[in-house]
Amino acid sequence: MPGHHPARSRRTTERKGDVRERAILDTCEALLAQKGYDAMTVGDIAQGAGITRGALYFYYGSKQEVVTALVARTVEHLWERSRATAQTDDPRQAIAAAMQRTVELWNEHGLIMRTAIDLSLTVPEIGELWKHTADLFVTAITAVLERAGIQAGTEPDQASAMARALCWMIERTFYHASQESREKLQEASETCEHIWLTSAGLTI
Amino acid sequence: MPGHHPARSRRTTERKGDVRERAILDTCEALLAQKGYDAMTVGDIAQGAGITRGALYFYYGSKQEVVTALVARTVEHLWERSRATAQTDDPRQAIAAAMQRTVELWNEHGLIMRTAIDLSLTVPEIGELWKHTADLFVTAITAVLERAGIQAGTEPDQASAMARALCWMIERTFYHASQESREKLQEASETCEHIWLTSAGLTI
DNA sequence: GATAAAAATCGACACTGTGTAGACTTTCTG
DNA sequence: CAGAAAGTCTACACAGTGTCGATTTTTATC
Repeated sequence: MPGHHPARSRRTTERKGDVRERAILDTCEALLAQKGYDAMTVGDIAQGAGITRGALYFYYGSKQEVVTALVARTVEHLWERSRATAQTDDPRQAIAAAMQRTVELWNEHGLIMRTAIDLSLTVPEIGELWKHTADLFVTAITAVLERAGIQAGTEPDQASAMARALCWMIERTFYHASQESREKLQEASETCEHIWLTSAGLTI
Repeated sequence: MPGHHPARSRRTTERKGDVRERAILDTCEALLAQKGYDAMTVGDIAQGAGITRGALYFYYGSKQEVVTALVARTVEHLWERSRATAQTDDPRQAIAAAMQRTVELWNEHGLIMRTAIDLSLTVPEIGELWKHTADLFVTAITAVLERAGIQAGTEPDQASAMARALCWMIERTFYHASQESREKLQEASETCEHIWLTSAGLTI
């Protein structure tokens, strides 16, 4: 978290280490795409970032910490975008907008989102990050369902529980589709939107 | 795959190795529950099965192979049960029956099913097994949707695509719920059932 | 029930990847 | 420009994996 002193930070010199840190995360992301988490070794990351393993351990305590930082970086991006979403009163529009945004997120960050999901079990910190992200979605979906007339509450046929199930549906469907192609992602989005609409009682 | 010779296998002596093989898989399952995949070492499994690492490698070539065999054993169980399910003409009944069966499967085999899902990425063989299992579900859901009057086809609002999304919804929802408790699993089931029903146009 | 082939087991070894330690060099800062 | 902080490196100790050849146990057969 840089930039602590709001006053007195004329240009914030940008340490050499900050550049390296970014290089490490960038390399990690590239390797994740190339060979996947398991095959990727700490040595690989260091080499890609132009340093030795020893030096890398100055920045991060382990491979898991590197990936956690990478996920955190991406996930913060998601949260920002989530906050900056325009609110609509018409549920149909809200749903369409949300799905559109979701497609964009998965197009841009699919790799990291899949990685986060995969490692949620293994790496508790990543699990927390993703859980928080999912909660944002669930909250948003719940709000839309309620505005569409679904009764609020946590019973199986009430908004909260339904939102959770719909969230998992979207997560998993996009997870798989994003491994295939942009077209599949678009199709997946339309299917999810359709199910969301009918669940909200907004049959066409 | 034992029992090749339908004729001439009076009692099928049951080699010592068959017992060991089972012991290995049983131990593996127990350890998976205790410490999880990553923390579980080949040495642990061997020790639990009462042999040394060296001996274990006589049976399985790697930790992944052991777990793959374990998943295969469980998944075959699922397929069997899947085949043995009574067919109903009433979609509502079919959905209720399917969800009931799914709850039972996750209650009994949740650990292994979660493991299979987690390792689908990493271990191609497990990925195949799980993909096949999911396909069975998708096919079944598709059939029910069509019988309920949803148009057949792969377009986003047609039976096949919807079935896939619903399948992922159920998978993910049960995945999470089965980590919590039987009660959560039951609630999750009811939520999924409700969404499935409305998606099929069977509003109450 | 003796015996030879097949099945099963073991301990030791080589290898790969991880994480740590201490010495050394570069970069800041007053 | 001197001392501190930040960054880097090489070497090492350690965990776990998978392989090999020697050895023992089981099993089938006469």
